[in-house]
Amino acid sequence: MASAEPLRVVAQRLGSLPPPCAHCDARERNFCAALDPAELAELAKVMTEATLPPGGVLFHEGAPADYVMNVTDGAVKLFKLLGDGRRQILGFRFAGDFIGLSAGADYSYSAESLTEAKLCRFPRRKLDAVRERFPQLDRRLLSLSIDELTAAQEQLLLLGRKTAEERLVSFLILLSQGQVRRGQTADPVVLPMTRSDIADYLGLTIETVSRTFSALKKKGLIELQDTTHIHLVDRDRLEEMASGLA
Amino acid sequence: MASAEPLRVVAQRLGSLPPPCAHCDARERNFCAALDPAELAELAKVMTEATLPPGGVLFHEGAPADYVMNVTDGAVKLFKLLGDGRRQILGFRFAGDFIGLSAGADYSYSAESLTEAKLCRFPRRKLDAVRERFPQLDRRLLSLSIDELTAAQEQLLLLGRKTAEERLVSFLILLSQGQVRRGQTADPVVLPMTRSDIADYLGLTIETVSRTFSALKKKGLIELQDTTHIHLVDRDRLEEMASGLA
DNA sequence: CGTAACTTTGAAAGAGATCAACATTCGTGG
DNA sequence: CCACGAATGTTGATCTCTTTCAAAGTTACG
Repeated sequence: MASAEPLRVVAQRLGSLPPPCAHCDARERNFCAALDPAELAELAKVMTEATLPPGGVLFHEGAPADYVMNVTDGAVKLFKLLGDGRRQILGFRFAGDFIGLSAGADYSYSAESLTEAKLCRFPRRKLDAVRERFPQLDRRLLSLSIDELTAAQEQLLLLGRKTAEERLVSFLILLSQGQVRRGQTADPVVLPMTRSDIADYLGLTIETVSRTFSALKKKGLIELQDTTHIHLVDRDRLEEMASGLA
Repeated sequence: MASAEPLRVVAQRLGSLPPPCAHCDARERNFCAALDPAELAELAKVMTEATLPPGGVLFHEGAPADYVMNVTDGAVKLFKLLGDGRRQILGFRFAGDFIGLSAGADYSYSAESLTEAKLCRFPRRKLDAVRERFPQLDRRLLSLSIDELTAAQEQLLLLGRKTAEERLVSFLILLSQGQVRRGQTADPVVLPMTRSDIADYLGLTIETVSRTFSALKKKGLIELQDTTHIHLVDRDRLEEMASGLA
């Protein structure tokens, strides 16, 4: 099964990587970061780029998982549906994030773009071939997968045990941290998603999300510059609330 | 970083594996299944076995993640706590399941045994050394990690969007499937956990769990042989309910 | 067999959902 | 550039599912 090809072991796993994967800049959650230039060149050969309009479909739950992809620009939502249409958003993905690893042959959730989004797509079959030859890619994917699992578990805590207010505060802080990770400013939190998306991520209704924003504003904890830009006035207090300190 | 030692590539990745990892029989979710006997021997050298009484602590959230482990007998719960003590159970683990991979240096959740439980523990440092030399182990761990992530995402849907009745039904079916995976019978579903554990897994209170069991019984969908053995009377209807068909 | 822990059931209360109306934003085309 | 209509967001009133509070059964075990 595993090939016995000589491994090209390269220490430089970070550092800026030029042309090959130009649109895949070396973010933390970008799996390209595990590869040296020679390996990237291999991947670049099988990579295709795509731009989706807002609301565009990346793939549907149950479809053959033929591609994995990196978001290189914009924002994407991942979600699952129940039989009667109830929706749960599993998470949002931004520039630098990786999408599409699947346990079986099919995607286990759907993905749609929130804004206009740019993607690098890799045929799964081709990626598997590269993985055979560069085992450190599996290590990198494992690391990404564990990070994603850890985030999902944090969200289980949120959905199972937090109040509406705690959920919204946790969400704002999570987004703020994501902005910092991507090299943006922590503070005016930008919401590229609708209230409906926020509600379906937090297990609430749009009305409760809206009311909770208003309540936080009245308490002086946040300020809504406009619908999509939130200023966190008292971050310490908000962090405290998010961690469930009565 | 990665050693350039010659890899011993062995096709036989399944099949029964004798002594080395005797208590780790080759279940689907057992990472040992990725290894050939020679590799298993290496792991066996650094492995220690442990038996925990009911309610025993495997590790606490925030503690150094010095060990990964396989459950070889019994049942274990994984959970996170909020500042004021609210608890969310992330999942239950049974014989054959793997526990303890962590994104950072510390565990991101706590683990306690439900019943008396037997474990094989591997020092993480030693395991990392074995991973360096046998990259297919990373592939195996990646596969396990993706399975776990997929299960967590299904649970997000449950916690965010399902009713109490749908949650409990989904839980029973999940347990039933787990029993089948471990080679046990599908039908009398065995509940090694308390109502309190079930409630904290499903994002409910013990009273709601109890009332919902009673309601399902009254509807003739289940029968409680005793508190811990549930007979699924109308499995098709239950599956339908779990998938959220109005 | 008695006591503590767990489970079930009942009654009251509450957080968030639903139903409804109004406000605001945004895209489109006159 | 502004007007209009649709989509999105906010606020209010009411309802309901689940929680909370309370107490009675049941089980496990020393």
